[in-house]
Amino acid sequence: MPEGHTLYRLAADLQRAFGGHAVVAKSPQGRFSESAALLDGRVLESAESAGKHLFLRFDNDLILHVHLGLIGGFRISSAPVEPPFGEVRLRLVGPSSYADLRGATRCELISDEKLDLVLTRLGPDPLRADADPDRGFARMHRSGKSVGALLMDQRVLAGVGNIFRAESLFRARLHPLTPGERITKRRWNALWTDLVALMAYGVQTGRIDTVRPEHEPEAMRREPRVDRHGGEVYVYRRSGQPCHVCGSKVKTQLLEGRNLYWCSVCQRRR
DNA sequence: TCAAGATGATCAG
DNA sequence: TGATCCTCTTGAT
Repeated sequence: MPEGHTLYRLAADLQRAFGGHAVVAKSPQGRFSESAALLDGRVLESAESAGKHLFLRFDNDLILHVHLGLIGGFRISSAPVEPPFGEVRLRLVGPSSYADLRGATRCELISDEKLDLVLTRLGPDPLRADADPDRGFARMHRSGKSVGALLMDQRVLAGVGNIFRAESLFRARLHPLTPGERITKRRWNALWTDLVALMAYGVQTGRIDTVRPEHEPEAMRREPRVDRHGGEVYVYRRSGQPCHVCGSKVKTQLLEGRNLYWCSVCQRRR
């Protein structure tokens, strides 16, 4: 259940575990058997992420494209190799470890042309040094949809999911239903800069921590606020609980099928 | 033991 | 906008 920083870490972990080695590729579940056969015995040349997409390039010019979706997982384990349990779509076995892919929304072999097509459709990724935030602003600024909906749109920002959306909007004190066309360049730049920092921290730690001592005055520190995803957050999944800053109840609402969280006092509508 | 929900995206209408 | 796909965890019974 990843956001962009998780995919970034996963790509690095896969590169470390399998990069430069021939892998054994199987589909214990059977749904990916034909494609797995094309990868079996091939050398993994590189593993990279873009937004929430993962790309593994092999020495036969095939690229494995994976999108974990809401529920997918790609778990790397150390040898010895255990028998697969549950629904393992793809298993890669390397010299000293193996990785099991489950529940992915997308798992396919693609060419360089298709790779370019996927990348073209993505907005700027805050984790990539070559990202151009102005492209995201252009999409945001000409849309009447809410900033809450637009932050989840991967054509606007690649890699941002429900947690980063809720937390970055809280930290910017922006109401999630503010129309995108009313987001100024200055506000957009502040949002972008914050997401770059938050997601880079997520890459380092593997957690989404939005409440950190260096971000908030000592007086605001109270009891630990760890969500079950493993990080400290202000509003995500805290509906009905008091806001850590002002004490009013955190609100929630379904927006385009996803839960939205915000504090109506700290994030007033303008 | 079982149903609901979840860090997501796509497609049809 | 709603239905659908995918798997696992959590919480209710």
